[in-house]
Amino acid sequence: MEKQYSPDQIEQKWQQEWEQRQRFRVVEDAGKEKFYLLEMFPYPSGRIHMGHVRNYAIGDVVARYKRMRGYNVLHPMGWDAFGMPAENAAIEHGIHPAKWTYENIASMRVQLQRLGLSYDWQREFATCDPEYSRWEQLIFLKMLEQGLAYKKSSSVNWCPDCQTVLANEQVEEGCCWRCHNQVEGKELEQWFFKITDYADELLDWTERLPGWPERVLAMQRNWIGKSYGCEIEFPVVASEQKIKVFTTRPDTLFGATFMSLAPEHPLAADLTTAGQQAEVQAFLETVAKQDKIARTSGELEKQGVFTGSYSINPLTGQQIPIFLANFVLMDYGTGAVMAVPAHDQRYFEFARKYQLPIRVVIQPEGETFLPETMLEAWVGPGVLVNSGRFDGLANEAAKEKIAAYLDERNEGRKTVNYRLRDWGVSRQRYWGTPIPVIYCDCCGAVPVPEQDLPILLPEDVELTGEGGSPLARHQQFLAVDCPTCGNPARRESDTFDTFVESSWYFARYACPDFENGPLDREAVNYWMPVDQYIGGIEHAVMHLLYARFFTKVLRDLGMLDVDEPFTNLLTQGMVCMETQRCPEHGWLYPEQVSDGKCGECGIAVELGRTEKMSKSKKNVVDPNQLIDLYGADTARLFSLFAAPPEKDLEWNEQGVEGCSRFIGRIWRAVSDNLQLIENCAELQAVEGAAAELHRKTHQTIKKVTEDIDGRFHFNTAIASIMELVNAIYGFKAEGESDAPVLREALETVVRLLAPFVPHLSEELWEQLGYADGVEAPGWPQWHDDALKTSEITLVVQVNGKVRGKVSVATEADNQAVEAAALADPNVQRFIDGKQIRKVICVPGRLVNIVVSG
RNA sequence: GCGAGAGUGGCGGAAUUGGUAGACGCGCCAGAUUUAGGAUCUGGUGUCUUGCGGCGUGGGGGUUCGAGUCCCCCCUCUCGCACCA
Repeated sequence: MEKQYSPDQIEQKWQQEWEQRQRFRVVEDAGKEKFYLLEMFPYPSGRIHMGHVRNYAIGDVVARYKRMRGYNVLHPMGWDAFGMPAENAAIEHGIHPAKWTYENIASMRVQLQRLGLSYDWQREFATCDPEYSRWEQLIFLKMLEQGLAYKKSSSVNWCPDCQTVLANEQVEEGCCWRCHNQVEGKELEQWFFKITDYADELLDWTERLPGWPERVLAMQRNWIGKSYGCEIEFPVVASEQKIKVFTTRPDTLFGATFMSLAPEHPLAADLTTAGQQAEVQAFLETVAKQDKIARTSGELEKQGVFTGSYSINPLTGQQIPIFLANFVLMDYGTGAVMAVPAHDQRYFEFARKYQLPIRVVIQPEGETFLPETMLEAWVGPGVLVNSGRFDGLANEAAKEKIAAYLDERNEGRKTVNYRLRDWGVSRQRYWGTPIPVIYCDCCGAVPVPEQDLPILLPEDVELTGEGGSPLARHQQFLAVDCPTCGNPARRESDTFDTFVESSWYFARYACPDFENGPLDREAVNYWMPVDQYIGGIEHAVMHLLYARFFTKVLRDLGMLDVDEPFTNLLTQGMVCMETQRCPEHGWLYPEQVSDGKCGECGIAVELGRTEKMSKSKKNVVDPNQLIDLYGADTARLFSLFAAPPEKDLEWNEQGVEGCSRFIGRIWRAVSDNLQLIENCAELQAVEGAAAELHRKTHQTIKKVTEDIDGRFHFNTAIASIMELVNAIYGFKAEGESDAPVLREALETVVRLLAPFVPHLSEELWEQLGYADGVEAPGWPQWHDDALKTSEITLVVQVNGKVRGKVSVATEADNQAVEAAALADPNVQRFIDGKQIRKVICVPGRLVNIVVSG
């Protein structure tokens, strides 16, 4: 056996071995319990980063562990391949998005394979593959049939220069992230998925996902934003019109002294009187300049304008002025709000600013609010006043009573409102899944017939980044005959939001080659749901909510049989690193710094704060270079050892060195002892130091098993293996009988490490004389017998402070333990001359002697 | 403002059920080996007194024989949501 550990050779050797033997290939097997482990698939940017290394290292530990435990483990990998970077590459470098994407996939696959991850590569696919698009388009057609996909006009962020819609995160301070021109609101016809139909179910299930982190569930609940309230109709004075408002506080209806509408409200123009025309117009222009982001930022000054019209408070009969207000949102509730200044801070401020009346209708016990002297709105509970027949009711009870009263008179009704909006999926992009619809002048929007799927993207496109979607200008693509009437018609040129692809890929992994539909129900029923999903917290809402929604849709379309896609979710923390900055040259890459000085000018660098690795701050480590230097096993080991998975991981070169040293230490432990243990006898009863090592070995198996299984505390699992290795170094084998114990300890280290550093484990396992691979004998099992000791050491406290330690027989009763504790010389010093009040014995732990005087 | 989480040595982090705080690793110190450095091996390393011992888990209070852990108040930080009617 080589004295020197050389990761390069070993890692290549075993990666080839795994591939040749198709070690990680799986098929459905009814006789075996399945385990579906999935990490969020990557966008093929071309280069993996440390976040990927961490994500996939964590996943691989679980996959390999479960496989060793005898599960039939599905562990697939693929590519979230549609998206803007491919189009940007096309615009900047003239390379076709498909070529760019598939080349990136090829090079990223090699990089992932270098990490030695146990994927079933047979199942790999990219979401831009025509076969994937085909089934996604079919799912859309089925949703269209069910009314779950529909078209409507909606306001979007529009860059007039780029002629395209921008996602909220692509708008920076009101300007386009690419051309830096002002973004506008624009009404566009867009396709939507009716996620709101599933709002209640999505919400209810957040209470039934115990395997998810509470904060992710909280974010989703918050996002769905269900609130109970009342819809109330306010008649407009001298008009047949009625304005519908939504409120969660029908109990304050008597306090509504004015009304405010969103500037976009459809009635806004009708309600504006001739005299207010100019003022309203000026206000609308001001609002138009405030983009969507700023409108909802909360920092915007509250502004409004009187329309000149009045409506009638249905309960007081009073005429109340109607305002337009910049902070009222058209897409929440009804776009109109009854304003109760006494009990809502926003309208309190608004009323003070525009000198509108304030009417107190809720009075808490022991206080008397007067509109003139109130400093802020009272939003707490209380008893109704100034509310006619409802006076004296507790406000919670009044909510019910007033709602019932309105319902009776047909002026309002109880409703439920959601913050969640339907999911707009249209994108004016080239590099996405074409939406399979045809527009005909006679027949309207006609679904593409199933047999014509997939609608493929035309390859001969010119991507310039200007003039809108290239598909909208591509005549051959657009020109099509109507499937219904045969007349010339036009193809839909929008493509899907890329979140659509990632909403069902996990199910497709169960049957990646299935040709008769999106999903092979039998295979999907075997593998789904995903038992453990692992990925970044940044997907807490969008991706995870859309995937849950899609799963329910697919269930209702009869394509699969589960309610939820992911039973357990692990959200791993970010990979962070210290930033370094030269006063002359700005941010510096770690390799540009030597001895704390800038490599360019020699000036001492300033150490910045530790933050998420990013190219802009140059605090990045390239996984490829890391593997070149230390090997994949070291890279994996450090990613797992430096922090528990949910926490942020601070990258640290010296920590990597430490892991590399540990691997070298294991290597030497085996190579130095190989001769001694090569042909040793079976393990017999042992005593002394050998018994201790034997016990330590079994303690470690127990600890590592418990740390990995369910707890995902890989850092402590590794720490305990390090302890066992330290014990091996401290063990001096004497004579024949010690060799089997040493062998057991070394074999255990190698087997326990298999999920973490698989190449090293495989190599050492082979060196130890086994031919079938380190996973073959399964996960090591500890023996309870081996954990037992004849004596244990107990801590003796006097008044809660440690004053001594005593050794007692394991089975000693409390009396014996107490006697031993009291006999300890140091303990006696502290109890001498004092009265013993109480002695507490905690079996196996400690003795506490309580004294006084 | 609302919601979630965190605060422990010089650093990353342990302490799973209220029971020896600081496992393991990094760094640092010493010794062995070596011509030297590196690598390796061994030992030490919270802090104050360097005796016994005192203090110590963001701060203050409480429950308990015993609190990093439970309860109350406060401070700081991170993340998410936020004019949501």
